[in-house]
Amino acid sequence: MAYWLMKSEPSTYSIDDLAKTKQQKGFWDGIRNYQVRNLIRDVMQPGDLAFFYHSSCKVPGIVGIMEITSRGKPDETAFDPESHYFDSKSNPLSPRWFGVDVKLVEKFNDIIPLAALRDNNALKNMPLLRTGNRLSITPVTGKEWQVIVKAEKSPRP
DNA sequence: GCCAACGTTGGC
DNA sequence: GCCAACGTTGGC
Repeated sequence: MAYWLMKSEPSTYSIDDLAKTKQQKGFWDGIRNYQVRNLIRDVMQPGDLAFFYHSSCKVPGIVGIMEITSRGKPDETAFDPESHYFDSKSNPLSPRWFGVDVKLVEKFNDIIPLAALRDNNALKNMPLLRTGNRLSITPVTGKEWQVIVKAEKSPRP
């Protein structure tokens, strides 16, 4: 079982959007980067856990935990000319883009801001913190996962 | 295959 | 709004 960090702009899709769905389930779509596509299609497994990260917003940071509940499946937004994510080079017979089913496990009471992650020496190797990192899904080590979960549980100023 | 131009991401 | 850092595109 693996750990991940998955970014989303809250103005597009936030943890509250996921939380308010009926069974707190959703499909993580819109991935249009080959490296991330390969992770989704070939590496992610049901049962993996992922941090939900809000990017491009006032306070970027980790806002909760999701479980991956499916293997990679074709991203049907790529087939829809009306969709912002439409890609004419993808089609149902040969899908180019994939997504996964996700389920909300926990929404944190407080965001763990990016700045707090940067301040934590135990997290300094996270790809998320590397300058120029543009991958919307990155792996998280077991140790990093524990450190972050522990940080969420302990009281903060 | 090279590489310049362009587009996107995302923090600040 | 700025800008760094990348990814993608397309001419050659």
